[in-house]
Amino acid sequence: MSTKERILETSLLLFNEFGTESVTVRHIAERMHISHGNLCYHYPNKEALIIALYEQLVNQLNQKVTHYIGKEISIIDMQASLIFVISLFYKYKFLMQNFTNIMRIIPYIREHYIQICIQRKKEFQMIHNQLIHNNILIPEPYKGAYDALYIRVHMMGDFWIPFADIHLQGSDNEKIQQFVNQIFELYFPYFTNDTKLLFHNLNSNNSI
Amino acid sequence: MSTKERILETSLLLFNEFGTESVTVRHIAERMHISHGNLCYHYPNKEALIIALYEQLVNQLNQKVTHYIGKEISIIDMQASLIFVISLFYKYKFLMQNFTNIMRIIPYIREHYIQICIQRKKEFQMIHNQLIHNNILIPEPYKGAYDALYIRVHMMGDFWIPFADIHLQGSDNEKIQQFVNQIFELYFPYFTNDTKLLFHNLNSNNSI
DNA sequence: AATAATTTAGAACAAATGTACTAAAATAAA
DNA sequence: TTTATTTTAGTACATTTGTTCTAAATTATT
Repeated sequence: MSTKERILETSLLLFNEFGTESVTVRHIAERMHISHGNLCYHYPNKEALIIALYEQLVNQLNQKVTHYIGKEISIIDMQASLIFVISLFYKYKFLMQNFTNIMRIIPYIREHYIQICIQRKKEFQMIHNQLIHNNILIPEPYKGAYDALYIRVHMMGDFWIPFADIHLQGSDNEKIQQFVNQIFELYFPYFTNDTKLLFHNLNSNNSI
Repeated sequence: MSTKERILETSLLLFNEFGTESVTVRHIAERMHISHGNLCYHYPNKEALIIALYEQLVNQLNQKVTHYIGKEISIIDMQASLIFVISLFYKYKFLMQNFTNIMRIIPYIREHYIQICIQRKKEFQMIHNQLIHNNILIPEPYKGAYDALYIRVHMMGDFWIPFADIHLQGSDNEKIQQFVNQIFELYFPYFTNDTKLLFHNLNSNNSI
């Protein structure tokens, strides 16, 4: 593995453990047993490291999204996709923990993230429409209901990790499972009766 | 107003505008046209300022909570109380924006906040029980349903401000209104039919 | 093998920041 | 009015951090 790759790897490790504020380029270099001059040769500063890690995450997310495009989506798919996304978020935990700060400090990430969100919202609208069409979700009970639902889902996605870190116990995997359950609880009132039944059977199998 | 009070006031202003990381004791002193030596005479460092402001917020919250203790709570009360709390959170916006960081950096706040949350959870459980008893909420549909609901409400409360800041437009007041709506949407599936009707009438009056 | 390019270590410097200290000024108490 | 206390301004110092630079070492190329 190249020095450049090792730098990112070590940065991710330290950022996740101690947060971006406490960790400096010198700490990272020290941990790797290289000089910080060397580190700055590859990445001029901490900001560059954060951006590089952010781009890693975004790339991995995009691969998954394009994978789903145009396909029919079931409840099982949704569940798998939720687990994939939240697991990835856990891998880049520090980004989620410091999200608002990073957004404020690094304009590139702020603008890029806002762009991504616009796109993500459209994708969700498409998925919702498809699920309504396939009788998995009920038609919109009032205008804007699914937009409001999406806000809740979106919030849960972005802030679950810092919340769980503070308030919940157990392993990361248990927290991921709880996250998936919570998202489904958000969707539950919008499930058709058939879906509710299906979902109920699914859950009673899983829980034992 | 004493210097000590003016310091807190100015700190709050600058923290809210630029975030706790960017603002230093020197900036605050400069803005107030006093020496930073003077500022450090009253509050030795930035951490002390953050703690003092945190305590201001907690005190104001506690006053409201004790106000409600032992009383019967209606939907209207809930709405009023939600608006009060979220408005207070908006006043101390910087605390909510940097929450996870502040929790990590300042042990006093971390431990104190965790204590508060235990208490807050119990209060909510009592309120839920009362609302079930008064036929406003349905009985728990499955074991842990209201605990899970409370997690969603809690998350929404703690992270609405950073979320709205990034993704929503409009004035703070509009965002506060949206917050209240979102919380009620979380509760809606647990309303009794009577409450749903009442809630519906309430909303159709408000919206015009 | 000789040369060029890349990578690395380490030093050096500037700026920012927290903290402590001193002496003057203002205020309160006697 | 005198004395004590509190408040204020300003300075000074250590530490941290980002950033740049140089020269040595390593690797790749010819």
